[in-house]
Amino acid sequence: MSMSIPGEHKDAIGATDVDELRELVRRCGHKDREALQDFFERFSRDIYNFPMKVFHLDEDAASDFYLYAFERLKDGGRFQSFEGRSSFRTWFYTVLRNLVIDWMRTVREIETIQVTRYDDSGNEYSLIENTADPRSVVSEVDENIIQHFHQALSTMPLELRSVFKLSYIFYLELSRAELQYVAERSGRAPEDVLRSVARLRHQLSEKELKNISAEDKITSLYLSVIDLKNRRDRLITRIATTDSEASLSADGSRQAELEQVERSIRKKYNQREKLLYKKHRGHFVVRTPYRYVAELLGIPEGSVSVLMMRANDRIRQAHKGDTNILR
DNA sequence: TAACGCTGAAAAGCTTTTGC
DNA sequence: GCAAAAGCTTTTCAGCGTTA
Repeated sequence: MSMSIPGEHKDAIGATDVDELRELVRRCGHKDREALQDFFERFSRDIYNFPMKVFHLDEDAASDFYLYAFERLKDGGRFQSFEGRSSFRTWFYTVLRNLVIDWMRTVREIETIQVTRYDDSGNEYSLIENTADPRSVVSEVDENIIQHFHQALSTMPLELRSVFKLSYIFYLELSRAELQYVAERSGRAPEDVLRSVARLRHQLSEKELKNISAEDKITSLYLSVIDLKNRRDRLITRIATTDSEASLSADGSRQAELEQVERSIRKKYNQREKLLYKKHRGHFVVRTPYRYVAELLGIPEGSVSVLMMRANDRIRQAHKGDTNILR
């Protein structure tokens, strides 16, 4: 399969028929070489432009990313994740966003970690291709936490379990017994409770969208800071190597530009720190306000607070060290 | 110069604590 | 378990600076 040059197609996503696109993606998912070639011919410009438009990277970085994305997409595996529930544009930009993040991580590893390593048997291997993806290690830890969490939840009294699940109803499902309990407690029919839960989830999804947007902002700020630091280093080098009389006058404006870049770095760094602090505090978790839980159960908000404290205690005991399992 | 984004103060809303 | 008070967090909005 040959690789086309970015720039041959403009705005391919918007200009292509939806059904035709779905068929093309489906064929790519089945590793159809012709379809993959067609896909890259159509979307090469989108792939190339994406890191510049969204992450404000320069053209050199965009070229490097394009090669990386080509290597990652050419086997067709990623195309199988497109289920057609969202628009092609949404799916494609999500894939590209994740690839940019993967690529940035890879670039950092290349810069900071020895490239060649040896396994337990003494065999040499390449760091990027053969080591476990750090996220898969994290996933194993997450699996473990989730197991403890569900175990703790299943041993809780029905009342605690129901309050806890309603508080995190965006992520959790009520069992038949819990639904029955909520219905009896509030004096409503189970179907009525289910409708309220559906409405609540819809409201909470707005919050989730804001959370996703904030997560994206963290990544975007991080990449902007890297970009600005590179720019700062280039300016410092230029100022340091200035020696002629004519260049000395330009030095003043470079110094002013350098100060401006330094200010921008501090500003973006502080913004990112604030968002990370919020994330660390669990503000990116979609929790049902106690007011709604109290309304659903027909109990005071204070009681919801007390029950939630008890539920959290039980979960903390089940998995010592985790102050909030969903954080 | 308009649009956008950030900041800080005030108001509103939410959660926790306390006393019964 | 409840209600009220206290404390904390979030939202709103005006003013200001930055950017395209």
